[in-house]
Amino acid sequence: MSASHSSSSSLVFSSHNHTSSSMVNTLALTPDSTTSSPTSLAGHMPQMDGGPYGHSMGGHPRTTDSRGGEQMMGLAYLPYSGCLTSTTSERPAQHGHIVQQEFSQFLLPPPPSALRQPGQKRSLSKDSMEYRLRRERNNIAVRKSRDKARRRILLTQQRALQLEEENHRLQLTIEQLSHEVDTLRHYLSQRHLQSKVDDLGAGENC
Amino acid sequence: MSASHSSSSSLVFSSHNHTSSSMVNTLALTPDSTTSSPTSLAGHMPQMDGGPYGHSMGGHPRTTDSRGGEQMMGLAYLPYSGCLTSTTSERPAQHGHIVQQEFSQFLLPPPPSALRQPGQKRSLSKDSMEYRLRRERNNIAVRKSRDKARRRILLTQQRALQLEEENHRLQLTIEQLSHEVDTLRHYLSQRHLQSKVDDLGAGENC
DNA sequence: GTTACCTTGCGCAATGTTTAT
DNA sequence: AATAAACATTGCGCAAGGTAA
Repeated sequence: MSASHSSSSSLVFSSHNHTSSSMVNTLALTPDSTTSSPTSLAGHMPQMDGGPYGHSMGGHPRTTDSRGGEQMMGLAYLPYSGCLTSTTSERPAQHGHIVQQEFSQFLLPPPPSALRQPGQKRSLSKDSMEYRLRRERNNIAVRKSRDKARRRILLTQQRALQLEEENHRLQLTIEQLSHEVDTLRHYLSQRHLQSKVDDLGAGENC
Repeated sequence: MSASHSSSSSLVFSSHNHTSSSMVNTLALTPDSTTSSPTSLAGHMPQMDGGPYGHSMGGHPRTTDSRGGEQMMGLAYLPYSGCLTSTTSERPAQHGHIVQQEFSQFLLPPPPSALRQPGQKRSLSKDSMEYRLRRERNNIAVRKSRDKARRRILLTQQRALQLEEENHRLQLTIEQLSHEVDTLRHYLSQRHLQSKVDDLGAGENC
């Protein structure tokens, strides 16, 4: 639960810069400590949980823009808060989040011709509108993706808990049934003996 | 084992400072064991140079980040070794490892306000060594924390799968037992009738 | 080849928690 | 009990893949 994030980073158009180096590190995750379990599914879980995950059902979730994906609960990635018509319309800053960039006006109608001028195709200067647009879109995508991941994780946890509970119930049921079987068996064996005794008695009697 | 290789460089206040540009971290550290994975690595550097000055914001000259890519498999979030001189009374760095940071710019007499003066402890200029140290330590902590989180998630997923399996097994067991109970009951009822018949027969007989 | 979106690891900064002093 | 330093978490944006249309 963090709180307002009044980051001072400001970031008004490029400041951040931070030069992150990006050295891609390769997901290490040693088997080492903790659970020596098989871990066979290390990489990705093919299915598991499924949850909100696509798998389509008919079509690709994506279809240009997708966006129709999950829309339950409050999702707040979207740069605009509602009325997109007017110029400014930044995301409502869910948590303070002062960042607000004022290039917002560019977000909506991307004049095709304006983007990327003929001369500089592959440069993508950080000052370019194109760059800013890409960044902003990616930021939205990132927020969305993480939200999804969070939900998925939560779901998995809940599922695990549920399963644990059910497991417990099943165990109890099994105990009960086992006990019942024992009782019946015992009873039956008694009956069996009784019958024999009866038979014997009958034979003797007559 | 593990961990060992690599020099214990630690904050090499590098002389070669590329302040302007490219840090390309030449893949030091062989990924060696485990996880082939991505291999993406380096090739591109986040062109930081374009920006420091050009960008409005008066921005701080964005100290280049640099950093060697540490992090090999397992847990190895540990960068510098301990000789961080002066300034802060840092703990003698328990673990020393790679990472060479180049704080070149700090060597120069930074902005007058950079060094925190007795009066204002809370400044922490981005150029200060103190700042850099804090950041680096935090980065390590972050990597560690995320690694932990990843492991936890994975574990939860595995647990859920296991539980699901076990659940299935239990269900089968229950079915079996139920069936058995039914059979026994049926058998018993037959026996019961038989007994009655026997009793009747016996009564009639004598 | 191009474009748009999705994922993922990273560093930053704010915030939380633990641990010494 | 009060503090400060150290470490842990978390949301965020960036950049580098990856994938599909």
